Amino acid sequence: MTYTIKEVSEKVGLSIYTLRYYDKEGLLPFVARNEAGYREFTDGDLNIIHTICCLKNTGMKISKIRQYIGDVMAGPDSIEDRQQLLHDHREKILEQQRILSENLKEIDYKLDIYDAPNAGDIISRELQFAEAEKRANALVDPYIKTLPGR
Amino acid sequence: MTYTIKEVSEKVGLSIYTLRYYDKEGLLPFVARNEAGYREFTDGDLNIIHTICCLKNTGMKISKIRQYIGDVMAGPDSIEDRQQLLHDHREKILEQQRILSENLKEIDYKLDIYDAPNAGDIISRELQFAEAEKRANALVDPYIKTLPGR
DNA sequence: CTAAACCCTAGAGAATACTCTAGGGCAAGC
DNA sequence: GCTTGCCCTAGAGTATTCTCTAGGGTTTAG
Repeated sequence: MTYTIKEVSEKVGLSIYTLRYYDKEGLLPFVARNEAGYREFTDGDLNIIHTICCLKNTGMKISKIRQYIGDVMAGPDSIEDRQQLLHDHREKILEQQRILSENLKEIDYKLDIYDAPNAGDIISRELQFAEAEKRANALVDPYIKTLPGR
Repeated sequence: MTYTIKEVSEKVGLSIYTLRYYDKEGLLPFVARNEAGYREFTDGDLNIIHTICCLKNTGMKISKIRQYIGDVMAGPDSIEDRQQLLHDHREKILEQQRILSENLKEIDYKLDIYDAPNAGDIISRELQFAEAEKRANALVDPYIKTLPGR
């Protein structure tokens, strides 16, 4: 049982274009071709592609994924290299998680203000501070003036 | 008290190039200029730039950040728009977090294998499976053969 | 046998976010 | 006044990851 590129595209959620691009970039050296030159994907191939997606989804660059796949193709001799590569990548994921949750906190802080019942007052005050600071430094006030409704 | 672009660069961790690029892209309309055309950053400006970094660090595109900044410049009338924008972005961050931890699980699963004392055996068996599958489908075996050491 | 639906490659194009260069002005210390 | 180190703009160049087009074979259903 093998799959066509279209079937794989639907299974893994990558466009046919992307799959061919990945192949061109050396990410799919394990995919065999039939007599007509068509790619034939096995279930084992799908497993590796799944791993490629994991690495991609966590921000690994194509060139690094190619390196990992190269290791996989090389067989058991490359286990240490793969181990190292994945451990390093794991650290990068943890770092990404740290950055995301840290920045999320700040965004939540801003949302608390916007969601407050007196958001208008708070924001108006902030704006007045900013304008006062510009004036204090003899700078142009860049904020948009709305005419007072009468 | 105002800051030069170099000082801001050091404070916020963006290169001078990037700051100028952001200005060109409309992310810093609040930064005033002195008589010579030099940018003069206030502390309030630094606060907004900090927010820009939060949005950028969590994957927001420049064009979207520009929209948010446009709202900020418009004053309190735009609070609902900012609220909406940040709430939507918040959801995207949660989604990113979900994707990261899901994929991290899979990578940890692979690392468990590579870190196991019998990793060599497991990997060899996987490889044999993959090769058998290729043979079963009358496909070329793409895996690298190492000569048996004698 | 023919049309529709696939498959292929090579290479151009696009989107995003920088990064740098060229050419020139300004400011501070000696 | 001159050098050094900043500052400016405009625009070219780079890196990455797709995405699509052109041109051409293959497969399948009727």
